[in-house]
Amino acid sequence: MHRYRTHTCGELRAANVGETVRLSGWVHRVRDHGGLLFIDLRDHYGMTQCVVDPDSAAFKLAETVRSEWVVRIDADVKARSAETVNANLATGEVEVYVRDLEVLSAAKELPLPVFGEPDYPEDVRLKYRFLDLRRDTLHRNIVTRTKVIAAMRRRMTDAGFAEYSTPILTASSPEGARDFLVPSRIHPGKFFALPQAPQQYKQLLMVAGFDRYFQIAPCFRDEDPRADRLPGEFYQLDLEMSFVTQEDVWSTMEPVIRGIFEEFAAGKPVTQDFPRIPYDTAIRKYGSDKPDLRNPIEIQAVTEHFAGSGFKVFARMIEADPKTEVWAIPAKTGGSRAFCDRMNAWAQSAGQPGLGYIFWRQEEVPEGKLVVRDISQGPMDEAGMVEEAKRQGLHSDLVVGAGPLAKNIGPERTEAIRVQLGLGEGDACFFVAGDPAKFYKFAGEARTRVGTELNLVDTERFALCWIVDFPFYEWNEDEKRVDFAHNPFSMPQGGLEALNSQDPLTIKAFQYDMVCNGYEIASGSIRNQSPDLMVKAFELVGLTKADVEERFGGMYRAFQYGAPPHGGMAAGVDRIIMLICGAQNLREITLFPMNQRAEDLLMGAPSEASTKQLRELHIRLNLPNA
RNA sequence: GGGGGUGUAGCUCAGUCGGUUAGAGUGUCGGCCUGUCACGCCGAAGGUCGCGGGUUCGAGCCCCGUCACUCCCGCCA
Repeated sequence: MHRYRTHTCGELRAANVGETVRLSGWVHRVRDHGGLLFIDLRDHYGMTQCVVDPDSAAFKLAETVRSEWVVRIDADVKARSAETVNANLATGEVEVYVRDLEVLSAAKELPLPVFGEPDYPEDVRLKYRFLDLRRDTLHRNIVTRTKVIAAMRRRMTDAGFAEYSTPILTASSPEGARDFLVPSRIHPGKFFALPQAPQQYKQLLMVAGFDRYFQIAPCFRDEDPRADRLPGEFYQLDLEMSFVTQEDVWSTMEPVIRGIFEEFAAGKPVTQDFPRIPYDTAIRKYGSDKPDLRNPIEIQAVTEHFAGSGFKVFARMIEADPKTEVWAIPAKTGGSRAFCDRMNAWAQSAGQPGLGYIFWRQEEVPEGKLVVRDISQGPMDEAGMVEEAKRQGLHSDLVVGAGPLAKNIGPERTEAIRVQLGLGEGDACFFVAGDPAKFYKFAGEARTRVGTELNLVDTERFALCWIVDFPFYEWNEDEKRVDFAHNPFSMPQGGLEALNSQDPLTIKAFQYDMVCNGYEIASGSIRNQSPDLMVKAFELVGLTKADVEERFGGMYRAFQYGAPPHGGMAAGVDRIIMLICGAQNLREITLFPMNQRAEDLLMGAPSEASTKQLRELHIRLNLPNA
């Protein structure tokens, strides 16, 4: 018999009844009935109920075991009686009668219970990550993560891609994030940088003629974390292809990503044909370049209904600035004053002056004017009052707009808005006005909030799309100059001609994102592999040919020796897994994450370096004053 | 760098208007219990109310500072 086990804790079935087995695992929970003792024994594979009765030689020892002790048992497999079968357990048809028990490792009182799934403080969970990882949800998430990554490799390989490893110790790259630096011992005063992404390497692979590269690539960025952004390091499904247009990238990757979602979505519907939404359209319809398409709300411009209207705040803005637009966020079923006021209060808490609204309802019975003659029938209900009011010509079946805004612009304009948006009784609509470039983000947040609060969002599906035609440049307000909107690697639409003749801010890039349920899950582009085009593109942001040579180094050189047109993208592995697992937080799908302050509380990283280490690296500390 | 939230028993939390000895569940320890699967019953131990200062006759509660955790903004293609 094997030293530790003949079966796993998730393995035994009715067919094993009669066998003598050896199991090892963690004590999940003990139920001590005095004369009879139950131990739920758990390992990676599952759980088995162990029974110890007082006749067993192991009984005395069994009474002492506690949660999370590691034990080995020898036991006889017996069928459970019909009443005691546990349908919630894969092994629930059987139980094992313990004849021998060995404590392999006892456990101190736990700082973090493994049993149950309540919320525990992040710092305790991270410090005792090995306990946290035993807990069912996290354990399963990690297993799912591993399977998703395996599926990515399989699907990419099937699509003709090959995985190439690229260096971890590399040079600082011209991408926007702060680099992690590693000092060089051999070259005093010089530093390696950890790659923010293998961007330049994968492009060099294309120049080197490899075609169809992919990698589950670790990426390092020294930026502050968010719930959907891990501090320090994260993984991308990184890929690059030669001799392709952006259509080729989309048609290659759409089935891969869709397939992964379908494989792990547990029956939730997944978008079949990803809509391709131009960036400008996404901003206007959803107020975001990563719209949650599960939310049915589409924003519409209603500027003309407010131009010259009695709502002076908007009317004056429209008159004063031709860029002014009024956007309407329709809110089906949101037609109550309570909801509209709640949205208004939210807008104010978000730093906005307020959120104008109209809501539509049945015309009200005018107070005081209605004369109810026949009171012999007792008090009249509301419907009865409406009937009576209609009879007296005081009421119609009209749906009318309510709220201060509706009063200001009058019934005709209110009705025109209602018709344009297709709203009816019980619906509402919110309005934001100004320069869309400045308020679109807020409009998008309002859209999300309305959709969420009114339960208009179908949370039980994965809604994917491409956002395409991103702007190549954007206006940098701080430095009063044109800047690259995404990265300098992408190809401007229209090529050299566009760079020479067009207003830079109107140039689009062959640059695209993939979006799922409101999260950007991938980003890519067709690259600019022409040295002349690169120099010109950099000139427009105020950089010289020398800057290009310095910042791109090897890649700029490579492009002068026969570079194939190429493009690709990188998908956020962590975010995709988070969506698949339904986790609210990247730490729920990551084995050993760092905390919000980029510390590893389990391993104690970062830590101080010894004087000897620093001396070897020719580094002297210059610490901030305490 | 800025803003919000949280911090009370090993863990999850309650604690009223500032007023007696700070409570509950769970875990731990002890006792009882032969069919539980969140077993049940009885009992006990367990507290720097994050830390420091202040106001007050009196502070878990109010004020100031500070630390930790977290969420957001900046930042991040």
